[in-house]
Amino acid sequence: MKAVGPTLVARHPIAVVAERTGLSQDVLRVWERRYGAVEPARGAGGQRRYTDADIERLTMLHAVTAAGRSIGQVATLPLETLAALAEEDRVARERRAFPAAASHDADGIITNALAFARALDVARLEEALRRAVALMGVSAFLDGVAAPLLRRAGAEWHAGRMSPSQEHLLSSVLHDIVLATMRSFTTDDSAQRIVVATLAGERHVIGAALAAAIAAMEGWRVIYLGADLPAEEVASAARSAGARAVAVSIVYVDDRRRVLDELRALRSQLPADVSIIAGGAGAESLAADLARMGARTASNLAGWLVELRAGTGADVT
Amino acid sequence: MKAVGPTLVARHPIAVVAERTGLSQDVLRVWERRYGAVEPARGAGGQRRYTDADIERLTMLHAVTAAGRSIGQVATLPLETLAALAEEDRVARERRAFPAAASHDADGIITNALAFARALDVARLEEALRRAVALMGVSAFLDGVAAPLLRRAGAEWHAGRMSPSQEHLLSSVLHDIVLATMRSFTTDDSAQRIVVATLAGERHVIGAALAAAIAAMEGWRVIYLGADLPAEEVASAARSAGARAVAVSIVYVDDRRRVLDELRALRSQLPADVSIIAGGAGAESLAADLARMGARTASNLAGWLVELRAGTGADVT
DNA sequence: AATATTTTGACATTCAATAGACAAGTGTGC
DNA sequence: GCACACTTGTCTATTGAATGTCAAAATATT
Repeated sequence: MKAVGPTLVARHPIAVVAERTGLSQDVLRVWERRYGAVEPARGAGGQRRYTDADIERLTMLHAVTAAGRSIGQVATLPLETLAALAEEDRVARERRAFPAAASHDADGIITNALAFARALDVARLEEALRRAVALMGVSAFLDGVAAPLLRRAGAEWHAGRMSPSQEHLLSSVLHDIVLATMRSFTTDDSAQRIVVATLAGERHVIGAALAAAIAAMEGWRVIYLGADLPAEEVASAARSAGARAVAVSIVYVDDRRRVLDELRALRSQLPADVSIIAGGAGAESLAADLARMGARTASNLAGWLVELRAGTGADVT
Repeated sequence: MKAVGPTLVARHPIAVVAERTGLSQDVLRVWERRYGAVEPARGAGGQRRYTDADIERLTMLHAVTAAGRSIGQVATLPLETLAALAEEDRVARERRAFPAAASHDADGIITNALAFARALDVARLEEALRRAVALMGVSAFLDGVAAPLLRRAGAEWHAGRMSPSQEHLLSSVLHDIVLATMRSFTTDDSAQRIVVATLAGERHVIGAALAAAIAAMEGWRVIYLGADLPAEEVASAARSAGARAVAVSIVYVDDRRRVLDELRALRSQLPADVSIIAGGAGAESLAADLARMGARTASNLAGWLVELRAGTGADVT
C-alpha cells in the first residue's frame, strides 16, 4: 500500500519547490524575505529546506496571486483562508468562461419537452433533450433544463395536468440521457472514486443520476448503483471500489426513523475517511440529524458541486 | 526452489554499474567516499563488487538527484523513502507538463490540448477535447476552443515551437471530433440542405469541418464532402441533394487565378438559386472577386453564422 | 602488455544565499 | 489627469558551499 503519506519531516530543496509550485527560485526567496510567506528551515550550509506544508501553502499563494490578488495582501493568511480564496476565484473564472448559457433558450426546450411528454412521443422527446445537451453543454443543461424540467413536471403532476405515465416517461428518458452523458466522460483510473445511489425505500433515482453526472463532469470516477439499495450493499460497493465518498439522494421521507437508521448503518459500515454526502429535498429536512452523524448535505445542484470540490481536500491528483 | 535467479550475491564490477545506472565511475566512487551512499563489498584485490540492491539504490539516487535534490541530503535515506520521493517527483513533473489537467475554462483546455499534441498523446488529447465538447456545448466549443486552438497551433508551428506532425495530429483529432459532433445532430428530411467541401487544390479540411458543424447545429442538413474536390463534383453533389447552398473553405491561395477559375466553374454549374458561401483566410483575400461573381464570404465563424441565417431567406424552419 | 580499478587531492562548475538595483505595473493623493 | 510612492517580479554581483570531473600514481586483472 501507500507509505505513511506526506512525510512530515520531508525537507525539499528550493529547486524541487520551484519545480512543483511553478514559482521561480527568485520569487520563493523574495516572498520569504519581503512578506514572510513561509519560513523554511535551513540546512547545515544555510540552504532552505521546505516542508510539504510549505509547498502546499506556496501552491495556494501561486493560485491566488495568479488570479489577480497581490502577494502582499495574502502572504500571511492562514492556509484555509487561502484555499477559500482560491476556490472563489476559480468559480468566478468559470462563470466568466461560460456566459453563453443564457443564450440558449432553456425555457423553450422545457416547454417543448413537456409537450412531447404529454403526447408520449418518446422519439422526439429524446431527440430534443439530446440536442439540448449537445448545444448547451452538460452543466448548463443539468442546471438550466434537467432540474427545472423535473420541478415543472412534478408541479404539473401535482396539479393534475399531467398523468403519472407522462411524468414517468419524462423521468425515464431524462434519466437515460443523463446517464449516457455521464458515461461519455471517461476518466483515468487514478481519479478519485465516488459511489452514487439511493438507499432502501427510496425509488426516486433521477436526483442520483443528476448528481452522478455532475461528479463525472468534475473528474470523479463514478460508480453509479441506481435506486433502492440496502446500506450494506452500498457500503460494500464503496469499500471494494476504494471510494473516497458516497452520495445518496433522498427525495421522499415516509418514515423518518427508518431513513435515519439506514444512513447510520451506512456510516457505521464505511471507513471513517469516506465521507457521506446527502442530497435531494428529503435530505434538507434531515439536515440537522445528518450533520450530527457527520454526513454532509447538499441542498441543490450548486451546493452539491461545492461539496464535491470541498470533499476532496487538497490532494486531488 | 530456483537455482540461480538474480544472484543474491551478485557482484558487479564498477564498469557494469556505471553502465546500468548512467552514473560515471567517478560519481560512484565519490558518492561512496563522501556520502556513504552505498558500501559495496570488495574483491580480493580491493575492487568494488556491487550487489543488485546497490544498483537499485543508485538508480533511485540518480532519479531523485536528477529531480533537483542534492545528493548530500538523500544519500543515506532508506530505499523506500527514496522510492517515495522519486514517485512524488515524477507525478509532480507529470503535473507540470499538463498544468490545467482538470480545467474547465477554455484557456486551460487549449493549453492542455497543445501540451497533449506536443507529447503526441492521442488518447488524452481526444479525451480532453471530447470532454470539453460535452462540458461547454457545441457552439461554445467551436467558438471558444476549436477555432482559437487551431490559430494557436498554427502560430506555434510558424514559430517553430511545434512540429508539423504535432500540428497534423491536433488537426486530425479535432477534425474527427468536430465531424462526430456534427453527425450527432440528426435532422429531419424537411431541413434545408447545404453542401460543405473544399475545392480542388485545397487540402486544409478543418475549416470546412467547423463550418459543417455549425451548420448542423443551426438545423441544416449537411452533406459534408471533405477536401480537394473538383468543382464539377461539388456541383453535381449539390444538385442531386437539392442543396440550397454550397460552402467552400479556402485557406491557402497558391495560384489566385486557378482558385478563381474553380469557383467560377462551381458557380456556372449550380442553379442560380443556390448560393455559394466562401470562408477561411484565403477567402478574405479574394473577397472582392468573390463578391463580383455573386458569392458571399464569411471571414470568421461568427460571420459564417450570419451568412447561414441570412442565406436561407425567410423560410427557416 | 594492455586494460581496469583504486586512492588521493586538486580543480572547475554548478547551485544556493544575500543584498541591492531596477523596470513595469498599480494604485493614490492632490 | 498627473506626479508620486508603492508593489512586485526579475536581474546582478558576490560569496560560500556542494558537487562533479580530472590527473597521477599505484595496484589488480585479463
